[in-house]
Amino acid sequence: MGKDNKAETAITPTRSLDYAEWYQQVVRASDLAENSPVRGCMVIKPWGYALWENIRDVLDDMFKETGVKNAYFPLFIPKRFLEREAEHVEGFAKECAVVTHHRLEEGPDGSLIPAGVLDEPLVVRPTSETIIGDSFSRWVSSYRDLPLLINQWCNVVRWEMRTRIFLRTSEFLWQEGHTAHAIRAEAMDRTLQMLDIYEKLAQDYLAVPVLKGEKSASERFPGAVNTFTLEAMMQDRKALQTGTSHFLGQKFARASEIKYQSAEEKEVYAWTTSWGVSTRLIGAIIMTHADDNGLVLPPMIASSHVVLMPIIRKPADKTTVMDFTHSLARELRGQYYHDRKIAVEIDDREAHGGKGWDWIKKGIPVRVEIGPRDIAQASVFVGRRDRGPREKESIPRDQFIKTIVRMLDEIQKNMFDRALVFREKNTKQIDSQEDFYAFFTPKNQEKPEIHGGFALAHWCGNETCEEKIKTDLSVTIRCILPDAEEETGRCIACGDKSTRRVVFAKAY
RNA sequence: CGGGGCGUGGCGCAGCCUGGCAGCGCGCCUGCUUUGGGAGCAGGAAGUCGGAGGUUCAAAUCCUCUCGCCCCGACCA
Repeated sequence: MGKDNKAETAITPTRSLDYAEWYQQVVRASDLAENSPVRGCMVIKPWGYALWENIRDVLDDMFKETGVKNAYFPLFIPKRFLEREAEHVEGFAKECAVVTHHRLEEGPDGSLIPAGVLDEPLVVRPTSETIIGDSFSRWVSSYRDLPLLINQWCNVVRWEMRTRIFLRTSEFLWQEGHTAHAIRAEAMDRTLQMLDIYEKLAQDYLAVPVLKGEKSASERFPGAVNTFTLEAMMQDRKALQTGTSHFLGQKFARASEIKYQSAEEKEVYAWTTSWGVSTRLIGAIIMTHADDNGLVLPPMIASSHVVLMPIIRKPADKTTVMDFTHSLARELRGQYYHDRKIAVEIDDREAHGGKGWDWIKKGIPVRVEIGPRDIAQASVFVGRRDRGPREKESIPRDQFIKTIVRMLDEIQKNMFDRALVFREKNTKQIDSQEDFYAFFTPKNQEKPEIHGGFALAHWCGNETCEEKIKTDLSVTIRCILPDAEEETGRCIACGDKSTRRVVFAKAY
């Protein structure tokens, strides 16, 4: 096949042709992860895990700056712990994996059979409020023990009916922060403070613009008093929840007996919070930035920043080209891109032009081709992932080294700006029910095209209206914006008086 | 869990209707030729056709069951 017949895009199908399939192909082509033999679970490959490590490092620093300490709690939670908070049970019971045995014995046909029955079944943590609460109940006895600010990095298991790599897997990696406070307002401040940290992570590091707001009652975390959320718009215009922070009031404190003696010598319950982000963020990066040529990584958390691709025309050139390449790598690696050393890959495979596409698909921010001609004029040939695959330019070597940090910053900014423009273009104020329904109804029912977006519409606050919209259109309230202007209008569902708009969208 | 679609070398697919040697493109390996960019030629490795059972002289193909993936629905942090 001649190169003229090659597909125009590195990923097939394209986003507009089949978004769900495109997503899977990007995950595969970029070498981030793969499905595992275990239903609903994923294997995160090095290129993908590096993203998680970078996200983790950034967040971990930000947490610690606010006084949070890391700890680790068990994977297994006694069933009775989970039973302590009624709403919590209701929310999670259906998706719990339960360990009932502790030993395997060889059966008659040689296969292994679970043998020792546990006295009390153990639940594989779907979240750790209850078991951390148990510890907190012992750690807190005086108001002087508060606030207690704890985080853990771990995996959790939620037995999902429908899974999607990175977006909803049965097992995923996350961090869960848990705090206990003597004063209600302080707990609420902490809840919002952590949401701000997530917002900073999403916008400044992942280049994912987010809306920050509160969940309606029906979308709340099971057992929470208030749930706050970050909502991002993916390229199919659906919303993805990219982080949550919960004000738990005293509900979990009562369930777990987290109480202490106040300065007034009274026995009182603590106020608690919990907050988390997960490997789902990687899904958000993919669906916000990736294009029909594959992944596009924001430099701030990219698995690696630059790939150097030596082009060796004649065996005689090899030493010169490789020396040039290694010295360039050395100088780049000696620099910092914000708090991280610039990470450089050297790809010296003999693959002609083909390897350039491999790196485009993997989403590396900057590709550098180094051939004898470049070396002769002390320059490098540079391609950026925020531009077209063939839009490459020759840059003097010294200038490249001097400006690499600025170039990465530019890419980072372009990615954020592009995503923001996309969200704004697909966010509409909608006032009539007719327009609202039209907005969320695909023209082709058989094979729905990408449609809809975020609708800013009035809601009276009534749950039955929320329910009706959900039943009719699969559209939910993503969040209630705290800083939304007071504005008189009519509820999009029932027409009753409303004082504010909320964000409606289809969601993952 | 309900409805629909799909499982054939690493990836993408044809073959199935009408049973008869398991194929194609990309990728991979070897050699030669190339070399400013998804290289060309030649050779090669790799598949118990998702799994189990059945029908048949013969099953990727027909039948039954089962597992997985995708879409829609239900549900969901």
